[in-house]
Amino acid sequence: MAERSASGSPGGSGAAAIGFHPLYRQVRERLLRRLATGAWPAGGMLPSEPALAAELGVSQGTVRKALDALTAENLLVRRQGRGTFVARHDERRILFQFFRLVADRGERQFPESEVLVVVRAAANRRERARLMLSAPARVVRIRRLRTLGGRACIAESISLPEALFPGLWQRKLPNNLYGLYAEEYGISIARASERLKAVMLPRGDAARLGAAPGTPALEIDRLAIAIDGRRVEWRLSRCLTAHLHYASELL
Amino acid sequence: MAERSASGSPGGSGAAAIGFHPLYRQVRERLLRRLATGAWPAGGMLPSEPALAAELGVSQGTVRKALDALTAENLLVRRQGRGTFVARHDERRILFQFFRLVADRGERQFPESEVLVVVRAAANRRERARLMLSAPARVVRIRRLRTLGGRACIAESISLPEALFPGLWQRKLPNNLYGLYAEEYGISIARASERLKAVMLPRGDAARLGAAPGTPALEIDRLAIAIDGRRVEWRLSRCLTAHLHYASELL
DNA sequence: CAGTGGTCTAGACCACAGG
DNA sequence: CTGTGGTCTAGACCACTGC
Repeated sequence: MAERSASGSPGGSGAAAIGFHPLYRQVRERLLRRLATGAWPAGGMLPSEPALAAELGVSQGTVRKALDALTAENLLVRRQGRGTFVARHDERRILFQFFRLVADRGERQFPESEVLVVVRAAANRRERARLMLSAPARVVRIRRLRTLGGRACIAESISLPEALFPGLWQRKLPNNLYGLYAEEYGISIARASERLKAVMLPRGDAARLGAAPGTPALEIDRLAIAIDGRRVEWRLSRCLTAHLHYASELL
Repeated sequence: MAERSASGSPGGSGAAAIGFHPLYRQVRERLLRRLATGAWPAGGMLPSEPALAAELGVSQGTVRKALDALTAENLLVRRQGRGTFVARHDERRILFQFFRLVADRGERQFPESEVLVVVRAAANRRERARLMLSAPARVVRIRRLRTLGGRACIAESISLPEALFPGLWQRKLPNNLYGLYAEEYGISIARASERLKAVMLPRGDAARLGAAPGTPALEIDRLAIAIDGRRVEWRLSRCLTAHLHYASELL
């Protein structure tokens, strides 16, 4: 990086014009782009800090700041004495980053899943809005029933843009879908935003969960965003919270 | 800090025995202790980085790492060109750190509050468990009704250890309680953990909120923790989510 | 042992705020 | 203009891992 691509040059020459992008931010973005294109395999090891520094023409400290930022975003994992690795969507990560339902008494635990149906269809209005799809787009819909500690407690409906996941509809679906997206389609979910409401359990879900219709249920509306910012998955879950709760830490 | 208080001494002498505590961590803890004892007033400015470094006998870079850590924990606020300040519990901070209910359409907004009753009583079993109180402890209980965009949508019950808040029960209570705790009792809420469930709205809350009993409500059970780790407040809120949702970002 | 990330230091210069 | 935090560099040494 002998030439600063734009603006910002503490310790160097050049002049800042508008908006200051520090060097470590530029390094972060370069590494992020490489990550998004799958330059390193999931779980693979990145070059060492001195190697990256030499390659990018930047000091090791600057590389470190960029790597630390990506680590804070859960995209990398650093282990002293071992190296820096591409974060994987294993159950441990999912459990801590994406799954917030916990049994009232007992350990944090990953749920089992039973796929009920998989269909392809034209995206409806709500799917188009949530996934930012244009009118003629098609989606894959998955219905699942999820079990925690032997109790069926989550009825889940998942919508995916079919264009991003060709052939998904005829696959055998694993319990951990984010792992599948990463391994088979090169799509890495980086973050998600959820909206929670309390609703009356609709008839269909009530039957599936073996509960009375009208039982209060926690409705979780989740939009999952890929590492490159694309909206990848919309998920609507209805949860019986008699023996569960949704844990949220306000730090 | 000519003498390292214990263990860990990269770049120095001494030997690590068990458990390594880096220098910047020790600095963080010293500053944290000073913060907890109110050495600097809320909103006040800390000494500059070079000043702190000289005082603690540590390099500026090490002080910086400690200050950055405390900033990441929302205990400090740093502003380039101005200085480093003790974070205040103003409505802006509360809104972003502690209040997650958002109108489905419309801006993020701080709710209005109407205090219904304030009573003193012996802590019941649930309060003792949540607040870690021993059997004869007493609490102050507050009941509030909260309004968002003109709609009453939250019925709230708050329990506080009376020992921590003498005379609170006869005070006029502001909308922003955390600000009161900090200003009047020197107790700074640093973080909170919430457990969410979907429940049927009980008769009492239903009447207060003008809703039918049995309406589904989002129940938020929040425990607030002070900067020194004490459990300070237990809050149980029941929310009508017809036009609201609880927003949760999974980063 | 060699290689990795983690800590600490010292110094230079930049961006920003306010007098 | 001065003082603040923010960035960048270079180099030394420490802690951890695995051969």
